[in-house]
Amino acid sequence: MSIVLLARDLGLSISTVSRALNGYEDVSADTKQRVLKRAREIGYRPNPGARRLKSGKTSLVGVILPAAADGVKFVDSVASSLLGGVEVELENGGYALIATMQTRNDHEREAALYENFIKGGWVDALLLVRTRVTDARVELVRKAHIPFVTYGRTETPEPYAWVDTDNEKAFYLATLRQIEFGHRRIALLNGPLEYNFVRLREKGYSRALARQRIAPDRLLMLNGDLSEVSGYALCRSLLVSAIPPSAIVCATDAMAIGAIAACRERGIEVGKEISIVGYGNSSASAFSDPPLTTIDHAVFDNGRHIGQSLLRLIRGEVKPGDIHYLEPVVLVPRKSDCPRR
Amino acid sequence: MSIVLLARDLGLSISTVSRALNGYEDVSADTKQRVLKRAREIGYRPNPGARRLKSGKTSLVGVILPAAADGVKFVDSVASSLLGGVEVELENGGYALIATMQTRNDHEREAALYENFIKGGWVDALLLVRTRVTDARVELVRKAHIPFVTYGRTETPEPYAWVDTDNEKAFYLATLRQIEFGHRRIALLNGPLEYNFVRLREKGYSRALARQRIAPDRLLMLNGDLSEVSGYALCRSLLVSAIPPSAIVCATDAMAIGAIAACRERGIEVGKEISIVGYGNSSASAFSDPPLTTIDHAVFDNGRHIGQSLLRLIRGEVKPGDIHYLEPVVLVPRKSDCPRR
DNA sequence: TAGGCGAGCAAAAACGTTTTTGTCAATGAG
DNA sequence: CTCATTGACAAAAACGTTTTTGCTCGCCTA
Repeated sequence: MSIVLLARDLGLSISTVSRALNGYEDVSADTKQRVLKRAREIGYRPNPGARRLKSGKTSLVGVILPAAADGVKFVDSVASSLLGGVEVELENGGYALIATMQTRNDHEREAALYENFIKGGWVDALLLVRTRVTDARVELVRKAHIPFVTYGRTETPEPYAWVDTDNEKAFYLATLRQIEFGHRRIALLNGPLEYNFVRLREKGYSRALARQRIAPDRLLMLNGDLSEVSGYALCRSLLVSAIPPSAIVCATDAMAIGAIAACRERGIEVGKEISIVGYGNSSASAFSDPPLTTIDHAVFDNGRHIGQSLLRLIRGEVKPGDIHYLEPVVLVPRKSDCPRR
Repeated sequence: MSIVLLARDLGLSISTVSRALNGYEDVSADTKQRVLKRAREIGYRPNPGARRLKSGKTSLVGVILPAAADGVKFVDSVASSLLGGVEVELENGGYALIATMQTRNDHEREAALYENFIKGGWVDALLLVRTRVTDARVELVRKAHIPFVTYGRTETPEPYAWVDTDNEKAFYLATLRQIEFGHRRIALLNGPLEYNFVRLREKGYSRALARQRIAPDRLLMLNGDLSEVSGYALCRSLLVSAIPPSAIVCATDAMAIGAIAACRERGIEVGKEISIVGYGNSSASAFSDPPLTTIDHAVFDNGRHIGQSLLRLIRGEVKPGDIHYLEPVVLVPRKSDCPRR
């Protein structure tokens, strides 16, 4: 009964206090001041439950994090930076981020989870991460008429708001670099094909090869789960093949570090005999042996973009179809890549 | 007006429907069945705002994540696994986790943030991570009479619920191992001293030295920020000193990887000429060169423990002082440590 | 047969806001 | 002088639940 106490204290009606607090025009500047001052003194905070019930607004943005590869991590390190950026912006708009984990990956349960999140009235807006090539979630959320932004694109004809890093460009650049080093047999250690960013990376890779008239070799395009273990295993299989590649482009720094370990195991010197490029510019990448040439993309800034977009969408300042932001990438050269022998 | 619709549809009163839905005893088994069935058919979901307003319960557990060392990451990788475990358990109890980031680290802002979280009625319970040696937060939250669990202990006379990994034991074991390898000058690359786990690690380290009657050397106990960069810098400073250590124990795998890089730079072979042990058993630790001997602690399980404890605390099944759980650790030997030359 | 009791349901208040619709006095126009 | 207008505030309804209290009926007991 907090606002009534405040009202009583001030000798005003509840409605006037409420309108003063919310900055309406039909309350005198004088009263407004007085109310604001007293509210601060008394430490008044509007009850979120009541506000929510009345106005239907939750002041919450939801995100459902897919379980990481090991089924254990709440967020992978990318989502980690991303959410940091989102949170920072949301905070300015009076919104908070509510994160839930998708513990299982089957699609029915996923739909139910989103359904519950939306229909249950838990959030005002949604953030979708790890978009798939065809992603049932965006249709689902679109139909619910709730604002949302995806991190990563997806193949749908309908307009929707997305923020993404330029995955294609990144792998185009990385592959081109390898080609310019004289490499012709360049492997791609990629992630699960269902994800859109994986397709885009493949596309960038292929486009670079095509540009230099190098016939793509399906046997050099491998898919794993983005982890060190997977990078290690995949690289190992490449090294024992009939004609091993002289260069590798990896979907994550973790994979690259796994790949480096595989090379070391077979006595192949990375950055001399084989050329490896990673992706992500993780903190570990600078300290591997050799230090990893990788691609930096500003995940945190992406998060900020998403946060801002979410806010503008919620406020109705902009249409979903007008929010498209592609974050540029930059290659950071270190020692793991080298000219062909 | 959802429950009234359901009530009307069933020809029952609102109260009966509500009581049926909530499993009260004074509604016949028959009616209960009928209500439950129809509710499912109709897709009825109680409005969380209304429920919250009336009952004062939010179905939300809050956690305020400290910004990581780089000021950018939403959660460090440890918190990441931890929250996964928490979430999994909470889900069973009908609770969700709401995560907010502490973007700045000054203490006034911190207090305000917690104050707002609690007094604002955003959550039913709180999870405190990264406990400090003396941590104003636990006093703050205790006074607010809201259930909470800390991950990591703190120095306070009052009883409170904590879950922790056995940091002291871990560093006792790691250090002892180095001693048994014949090392006498063993460095400790630790984190910021304000954190309780940092003190405990120091304590474990010191205890092992004391046990073998080795005089501790303050110059060998260094503090950084747990990152690769910091591990690199600290190790570098050790190596150029008058009498460099023959062994190093690191507070994180990341630091250890940085330390390895520093050794490599100076042509010192890790696992032959110098013995290094990490902590955390991160996915990268198995793929460094040499593979890192490290300490595994089940962070995810800790998270599950926390989740369960939170639920029991909320339900009032247990007193805060009765929740103390110390997760054991296990050393996983790899190649980065070695006998003294 | 009267009174008490329990089982099963209903009425109504309450939670703390926001918002719609008044009310009332002072002001200005005609 | 009258009447409409406006500026500043108040009353009251509404949001969708939960919970306390009340009611009715049939049954058992004395």
